[in-house]
Amino acid sequence: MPSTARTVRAQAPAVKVLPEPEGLPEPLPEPAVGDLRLENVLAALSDPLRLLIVRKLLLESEQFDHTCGWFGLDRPKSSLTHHFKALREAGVTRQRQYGLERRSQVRVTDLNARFPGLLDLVAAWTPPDGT
Amino acid sequence: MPSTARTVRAQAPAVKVLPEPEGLPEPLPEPAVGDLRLENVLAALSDPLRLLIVRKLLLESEQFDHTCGWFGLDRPKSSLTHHFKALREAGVTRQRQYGLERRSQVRVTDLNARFPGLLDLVAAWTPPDGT
DNA sequence: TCCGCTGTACGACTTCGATCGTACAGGATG
DNA sequence: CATCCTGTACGATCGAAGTCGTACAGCGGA
Repeated sequence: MPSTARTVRAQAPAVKVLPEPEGLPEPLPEPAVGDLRLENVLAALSDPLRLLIVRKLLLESEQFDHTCGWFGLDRPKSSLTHHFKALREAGVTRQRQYGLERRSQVRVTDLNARFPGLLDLVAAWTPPDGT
Repeated sequence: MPSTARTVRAQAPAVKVLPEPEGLPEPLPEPAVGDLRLENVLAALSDPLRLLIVRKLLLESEQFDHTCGWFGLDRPKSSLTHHFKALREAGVTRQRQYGLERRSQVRVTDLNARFPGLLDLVAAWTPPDGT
């Protein structure tokens, strides 16, 4: 499946560095920057699994978006969909529909603008044990 | 009720400034600094009422501890006790038993050491409406 | 001493969210 | 076209947490 990621990457040209090269699918419904609420963001980040997801996105590739399979989490797929939706609805991540798959990226700019320092805490976080 | 708050202040001499003048009651059971977990702290802070409590403590008097009546929240007393306990068990606040009342203060030093910047976000937070 | 006031303890109710099983969509491969 | 595989949609279940009513503890004032 990492090979798949590479394949799809080819489909979305490597030109993309975040300046939104116009060819991207529309993001799924998400709160606007001004509508981000600290309590919602904190609630979304209060789950260890979601904390792990966001941290991995931040540390290993904040520049690109990824499918939920990329994370290598051993949970049922339906559980993962649930958590990714929770993150998006809280405004932590942005999701785009690439064909039949849905990729996520952290809304770094928006979050740093509204809650400076918060993502640093997430990046510094360490999982409870060998999750 | 605000008058009551003034009364209680008089009861606890203004000498106390935080350097722990030895005469303080032992804090109620709380997690040690090293045991503070980001996910627990975020969960505790994901509730608007608790966010309001912590913010009020930070902005209006981080030097003193306060009884739950001091906050002027129009909720049943049992609800307030519940939230104060949640904050303490997550490690956000420290509670001491003064006779029959239980006063709270934010663990500013501990939180800044473990999660720098987090309390700034709480202090900058604004309630949803006229709570 | 009796009454009132403030705050905690306990327990019940209810809502929300985490978890997962199953069914379905749709490209990839042969 | 049939099959496989990845990922989403939907719905059920279960446990945790928010909410609150009531009872109780104990100081202060008349």
